[in-house]
Amino acid sequence: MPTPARPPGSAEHRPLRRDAERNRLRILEAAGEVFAQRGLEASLDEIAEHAGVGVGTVYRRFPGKDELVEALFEQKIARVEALAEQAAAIPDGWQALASFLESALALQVADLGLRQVLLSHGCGRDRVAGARARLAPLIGNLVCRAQSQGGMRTDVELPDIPAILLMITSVAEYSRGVNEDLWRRYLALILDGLRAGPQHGPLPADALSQSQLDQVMRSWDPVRRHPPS
Amino acid sequence: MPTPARPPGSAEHRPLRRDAERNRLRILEAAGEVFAQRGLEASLDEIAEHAGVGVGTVYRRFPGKDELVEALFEQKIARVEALAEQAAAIPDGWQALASFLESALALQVADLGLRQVLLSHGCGRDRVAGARARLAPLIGNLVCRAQSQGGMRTDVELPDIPAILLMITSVAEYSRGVNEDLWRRYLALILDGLRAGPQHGPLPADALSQSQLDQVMRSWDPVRRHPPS
DNA sequence: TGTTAAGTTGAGGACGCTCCTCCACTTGAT
DNA sequence: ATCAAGTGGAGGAGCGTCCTCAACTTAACA
Repeated sequence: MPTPARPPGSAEHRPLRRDAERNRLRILEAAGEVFAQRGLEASLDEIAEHAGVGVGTVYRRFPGKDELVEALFEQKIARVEALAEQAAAIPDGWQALASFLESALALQVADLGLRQVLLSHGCGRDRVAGARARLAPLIGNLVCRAQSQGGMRTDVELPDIPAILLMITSVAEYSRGVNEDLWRRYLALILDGLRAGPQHGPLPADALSQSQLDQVMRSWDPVRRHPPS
Repeated sequence: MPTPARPPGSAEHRPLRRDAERNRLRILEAAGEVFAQRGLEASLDEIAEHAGVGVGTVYRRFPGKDELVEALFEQKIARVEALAEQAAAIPDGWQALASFLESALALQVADLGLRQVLLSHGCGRDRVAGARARLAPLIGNLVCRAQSQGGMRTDVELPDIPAILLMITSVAEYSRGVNEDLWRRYLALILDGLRAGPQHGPLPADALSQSQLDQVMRSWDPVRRHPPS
């Protein structure tokens, strides 16, 4: 029997050969860099080249782009979660939210793929979706606290946050390579608009409901901009 | 002499045959609709089909996409100019700027192509660029007046306006087909941030300079998102 | 009405891109 | 030394765009 018996229910694979493991890591690292710079529309061929590895090797290790995305971005979203938790420790609710937005945006601005993964349902199906689902209530808490402590106007809602992230990352993408900090300017502007203040009129349109947000994220495909068909 | 003599220096072509002229108009109309819905990345084949005309006919009438874009969008930008002029007639400077932003955005939100043409240098080279150049000082006046009359914070500048348009049109594109008015919510938010007010901190990053804005617009290609190469 | 230049059509070639497979070759583990 | 595991990368399949061209149709004018 060439392959010795494994414990039957065990999900573990036999460990990879050492060179194979080394390549697996190279691919993950390269994918991280390429997805960050070019977004999720990068082809696996591109990642292979950047990793100094043949395309075949990439496909042997990862059945498709989704698996690669899952493997990479679950932890990246976890890093955003960590930022939300750190922010939760700040006593002033407004400060906490503002600081979360800034740090989360700094990550997304440096990583086009992270932005796409957070704003659409397109790519990583299960684990990434789970990570996103864990993140949402953390942000919800930050919003509630900022409002109940009086620092933030009360007519904004949790689903406004993705929209704000989208707007700011859009400027960042627009001004890439010319002024890397420009987005901070518009974050400050929007934060000034979010501040509790007497002179604010009522907002003229409803925020997205949760199900509308789902729908939008499902149909938003930053990769190929064809209509939902 | 089959073709009767024309005035020698005349740049005018002989008038098109009646069916040809009809088709030319059909093509322009179709292009308007397709560019509005799908953006400038729509192919001429797509426009031909939408016009109910063979591809060849489109290519006979318009050497390339650029000519079509020029023919269409010069007048569309002129319509935005008209909005700026109407706004200039409003006595209150803040009201004037706010009303211009809202009406200009309403056009851009309904027309993906207009948005792209206003925010990039990619497609229509000459006439469109001219129209854009005519528009800029009109907006500059609105901004100056809003500030000098005290309605608007003084640390924003003319080049912030394109960035704001970009942000808002990005949300609008994101939420297309789900909540057509959502962008108004974020316009209101940003306008609240632009209002003159004592509690605003200084903005943490410089606006783009004119030449930086040029550079950004030149390299932003909403059509094919390949890096500037 | 006949003649003819202007106009139209849409299949299809050239090109470029991505996904992914396959098999001759190399390498690590035993 | 053996050989299963791993590798590379040319290349096929598929798609989408741009654009041409030769056969056909039609408006204009005598």
